[in-house]
Amino acid sequence: MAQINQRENNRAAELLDAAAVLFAEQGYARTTIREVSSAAGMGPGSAYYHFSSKADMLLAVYEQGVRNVTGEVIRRLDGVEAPWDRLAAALEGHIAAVLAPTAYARVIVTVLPGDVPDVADDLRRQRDAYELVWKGLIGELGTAVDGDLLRLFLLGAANSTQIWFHPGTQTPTEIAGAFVEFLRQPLGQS
Amino acid sequence: MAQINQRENNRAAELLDAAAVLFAEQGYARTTIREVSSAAGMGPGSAYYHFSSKADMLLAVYEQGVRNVTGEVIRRLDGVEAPWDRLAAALEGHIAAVLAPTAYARVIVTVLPGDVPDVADDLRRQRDAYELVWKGLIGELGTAVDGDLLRLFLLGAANSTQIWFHPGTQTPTEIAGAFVEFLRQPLGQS
DNA sequence: GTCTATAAGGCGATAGAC
DNA sequence: GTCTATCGCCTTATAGAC
Repeated sequence: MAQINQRENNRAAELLDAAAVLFAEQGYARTTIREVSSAAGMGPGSAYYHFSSKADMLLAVYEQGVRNVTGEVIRRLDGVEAPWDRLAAALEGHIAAVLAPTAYARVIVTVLPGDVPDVADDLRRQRDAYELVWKGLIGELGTAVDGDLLRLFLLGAANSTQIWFHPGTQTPTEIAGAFVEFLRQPLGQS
Repeated sequence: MAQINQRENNRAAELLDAAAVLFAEQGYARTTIREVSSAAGMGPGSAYYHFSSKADMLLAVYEQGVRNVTGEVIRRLDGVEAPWDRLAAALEGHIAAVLAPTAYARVIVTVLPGDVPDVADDLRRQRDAYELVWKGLIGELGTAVDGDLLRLFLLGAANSTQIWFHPGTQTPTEIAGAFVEFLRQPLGQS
């Protein structure tokens, strides 16, 4: 789904790469099909051979973004057993995926379902599928606190890194480690 | 600044109220001057008597939003002395301002400076001024952790409430209380 | 101060040549 | 598969009547 044409030797991939970067940097509304096509080295109308509409293009980017961030997270969970270590590893994967300059996952944070009413339900379904991974991770912790609230708290903070992060200061790993420590150790009682 | 005409008995206020709601719900790009004017009971062109441009209207909403959220926070700090109690009170004010259905402060979260390049610097300056309050509150805690990271962590999570909050489940006060407890008490070591 | 009408430009999407 | 040209629509913003 999303793509209308999947034959080989076409340049749908270049279009998607360009769209991912532009959607992430400018948002959906301010990005034009003309920009995406031009960034992929094509004429203004050619994108419509590969995608039936602008929303369809976003859908394809979103699907790839969810695949990427899920992959990053799962990959880092391999062999890690202690629940808090697993949480830290997953958060590292999430933040890395969400900050990588060329990554599709950035779009999941930048473009919210409400921004594109036409396909809002589809986008929401993709986000929900990914959040299941996090429901599991939080559940493993066995804390007494509200797990849903803790998950939303942590992912909200993690996604906000995209707004203020500047390469060269901290690394995604350092940020993820600090965030988990904020939760794990008591910061004070006064 | 921002408004071009401040004489009394005009209806700039109605326009701003309508703009705040629409910008918060639809974002800047998808909201049209026609919608705002119509929501304020005016014809399509009449908004330009009060504001010189769409960006100028956003600027005025932003200014009011920063005033509102700052006011909510300061008001709740009155008489509270213990640093962690002050943090909890401030967070309650922030989240309440950011979730109130008709509040200007919602726009500060919904519309990011990068969304409107024309006035991005101005918007950023207003956000930075507000963050100074939080730098102070975090500093009062006297924790050993990175204060900037803790502030961004907490405000990132607080702002994300606007994405998932549904009235009727939790109250802003409950959410703020839970968030502060996540930081204050250790959640586990396993 | 608000109205209606319209100018000027950009957008998504399509058509048909190659 | 990609090109160029263009349709039709919607936008911000302006002009001039009232």
